Amino acid sequence: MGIAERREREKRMRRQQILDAAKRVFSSKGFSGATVESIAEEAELSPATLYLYFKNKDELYASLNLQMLEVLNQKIQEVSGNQGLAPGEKIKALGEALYQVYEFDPLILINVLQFQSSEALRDLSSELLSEIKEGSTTALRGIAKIFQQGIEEKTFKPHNPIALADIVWSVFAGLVLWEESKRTLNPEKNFLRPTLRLAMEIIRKGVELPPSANGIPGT
Amino acid sequence: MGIAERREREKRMRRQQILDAAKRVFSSKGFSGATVESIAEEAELSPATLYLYFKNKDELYASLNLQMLEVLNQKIQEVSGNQGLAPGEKIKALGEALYQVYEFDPLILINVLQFQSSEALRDLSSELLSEIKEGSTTALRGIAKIFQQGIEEKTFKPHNPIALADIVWSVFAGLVLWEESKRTLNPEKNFLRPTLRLAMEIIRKGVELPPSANGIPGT
Amino acid sequence: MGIAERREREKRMRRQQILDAAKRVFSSKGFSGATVESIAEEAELSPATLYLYFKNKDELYASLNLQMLEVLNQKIQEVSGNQGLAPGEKIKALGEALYQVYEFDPLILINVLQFQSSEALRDLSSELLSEIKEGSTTALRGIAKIFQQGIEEKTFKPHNPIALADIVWSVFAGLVLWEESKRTLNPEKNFLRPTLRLAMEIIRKGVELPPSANGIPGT
Amino acid sequence: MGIAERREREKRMRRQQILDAAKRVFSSKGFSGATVESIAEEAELSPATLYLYFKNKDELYASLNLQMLEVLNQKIQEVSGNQGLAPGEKIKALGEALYQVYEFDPLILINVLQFQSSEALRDLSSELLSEIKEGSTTALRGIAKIFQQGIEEKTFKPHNPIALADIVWSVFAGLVLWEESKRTLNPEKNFLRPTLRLAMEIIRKGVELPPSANGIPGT
DNA sequence: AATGAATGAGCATTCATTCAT
DNA sequence: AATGAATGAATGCTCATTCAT
Repeated sequence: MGIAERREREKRMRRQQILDAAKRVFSSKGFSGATVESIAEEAELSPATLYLYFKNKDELYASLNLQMLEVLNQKIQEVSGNQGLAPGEKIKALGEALYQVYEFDPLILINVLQFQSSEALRDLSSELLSEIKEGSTTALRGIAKIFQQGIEEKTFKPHNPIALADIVWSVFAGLVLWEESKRTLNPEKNFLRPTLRLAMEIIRKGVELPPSANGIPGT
Repeated sequence: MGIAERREREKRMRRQQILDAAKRVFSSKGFSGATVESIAEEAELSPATLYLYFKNKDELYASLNLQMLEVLNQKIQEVSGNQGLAPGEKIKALGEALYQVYEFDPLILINVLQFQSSEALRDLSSELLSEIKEGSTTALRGIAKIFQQGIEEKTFKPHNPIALADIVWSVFAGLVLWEESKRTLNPEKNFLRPTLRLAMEIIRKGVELPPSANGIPGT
Repeated sequence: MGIAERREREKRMRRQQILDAAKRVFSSKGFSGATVESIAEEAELSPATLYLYFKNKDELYASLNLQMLEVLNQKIQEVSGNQGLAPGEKIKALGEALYQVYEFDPLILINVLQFQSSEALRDLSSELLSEIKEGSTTALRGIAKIFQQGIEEKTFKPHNPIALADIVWSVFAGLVLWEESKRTLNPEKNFLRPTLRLAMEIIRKGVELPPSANGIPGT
Repeated sequence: MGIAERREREKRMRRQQILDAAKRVFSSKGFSGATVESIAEEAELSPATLYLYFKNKDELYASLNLQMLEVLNQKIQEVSGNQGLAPGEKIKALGEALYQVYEFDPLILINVLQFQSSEALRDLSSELLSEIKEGSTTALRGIAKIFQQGIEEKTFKPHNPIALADIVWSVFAGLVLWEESKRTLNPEKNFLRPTLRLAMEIIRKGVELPPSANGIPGT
């Protein structure tokens, strides 16, 4: 009975071993630059073995994506669920959290963001697609919850929280990709952190209601 | 001399003819889906001829990119230079202008944004690269100028205008790509327009100084 | 001793179980379309297990072939040994018998005939090869015996009986494959049965001696 | 104006050059044994070039098939249209003609016959498929015409001429493949020629009406 | 200027087969 | 006896790019 368990564990480890190798290779060569063979080599396995664990190259990439989404969601949940912070402070903390995700593995995040907006998405098996969809939705909901809370507490203007989450997510993704692009066009120092911080600050200010002493709400 | 001129004009026309074909093909098939042959076919030319006008597929794509940047810059300039608008109104108008660029040719804009954040950028000839850089810089500067003006007029908080421009650009690119991605994951109605509008409104609110009754500035 | 026997019996059953599965899979997918894995799946066994019973895919296929040959030989023997029929009638009955073999499992017969005339034959182990050879020889001899009998009875012309058997066999195989091919090129109704019947009739007429002038009638 | 012609001619030569190489390679290695690369090598071209002239491996093989069908049809026409022969003699001559086709290039004929009865047929482009179909039909019709003539002349029994042609073709194909198979199982001297001759003789006898002195027809 | 023709260099994927357990 | 896991070895096909004409 321990045998089955061990088998199971080993299988999971193999899978992770492949994902790790894929992460390294995709990071350095991009999706199309990375050949299945090169990933297999990095994983010290044969290409055929990869196909025992992943249906094809796209799905391997998508699985990586999924893992990143999980990390992201965890971070978002941490912020969102932090009882000690006011909504306004959570917005700020969210910015820091997102930055940490970036800093943890910039290249793979970039790849993931590129993947999310690429043609490859179309050919995924519906199973994986719905998992990714679910992960994305969870992330969005987590962010939206922060705004929701602020709105309920009457410290934020009553905008659609999902739309606000879309904006936060977009500005994050946009800045990451833009930084990457800028770096290619014109290598310079990391501008992401301060800009992201500024963006979150502006968003916070933009949604906060002025502390109206007399109860008359702003626009 | 007239001959040389005609030659020159014809050459430019040929070039444009190819770019137009490329735009159509890239739009419908994406970068990797579009083969040089298919573009040539669309342009009613032979593949070899394309190489007389563009060094390779990447540079053809990049040139398309440049054209789009020009359209963009023009739009931005229009808004930025519109004397009749206050900075706060310009922010709003900028959002509309960006949306118009999207609406004019969504697919090619998406492609361009994807290209901007892709690996392909790396292998461009330095000449094109610097042209694109210049176009991007111009766009950024145009946006930044709006903020600059607001800051000088003391209606905007004194943030770094370039950083603000980065944020505007990022939120725009992010939303466009995110909309595209959302549509793949979960086809639904166009959410870009209202969300972009909201984003610009929030940014405006976020950077505007509160109308201080007594001249004492806020934070 | 009983144990060894049981073992033996079980082993034979397993083998047959695999052969049955293989028959189904080869029938529906053809030789190259059928993967070892798909056969194993059909047999509810692992691919590795198949290799305990058959040296490789070719030999598995060849064994199927052998079984078909056995069925065929039995049918031929029945006709050939039927004391109540005159040689001329046996030719006719042979045609019916061959058709029955076809009708019993057309697809597998087609596969077998294709296999018999394929490159795969070359790589068989000599043991199986000689078994197949023996089966074929037996079939041929069975058919030849009918002609032999007619010749001895002076109702058939004195042709080489083996050559006649080759002809019968070839026309059968040829018609079956040709029907299959015709069906692909131009789907139409089953023409095999009447044509095979006609072929056998013609062959019979072709080898029969004319009823000799001395009043002893032919069939 | 001569240029276009020369181009055309060169193109046809290239095509033939590839077909010739393919013939050699398919002959010696069979369809699946022959790789596109090996054919290209034999033709002293790159694999990619083959694809300029043939859509894929199947169609290259099919084109070979077509050429063989043409040769065959020509031979059949010669016999069929030979005014100096009586139908009975034509049957005999047809046997010799078919044998000549075999002798001209046994291996490729075998391949073609195998191809005709293989799974590959299914995936052909409809254009080629219909060409092959047409070639086959022509061959069949040519053979049938001989029988038709005999029937009209009242020297042959009134069987369906197409069915008779099917039989002739099948016995030919069957014998060729059977000889090949026999040779694999048991290398021996060429038995095809005498057996084919015998088969044709038997068929002739089988369809000929007995020279009824009194006009009373046989069965 | 234009192109027909050719190709080098890749690459994802399949599958029969093996072997430690 | 049975198999889960692994893989070596292939291979058909694509496509950006070149170059003689």
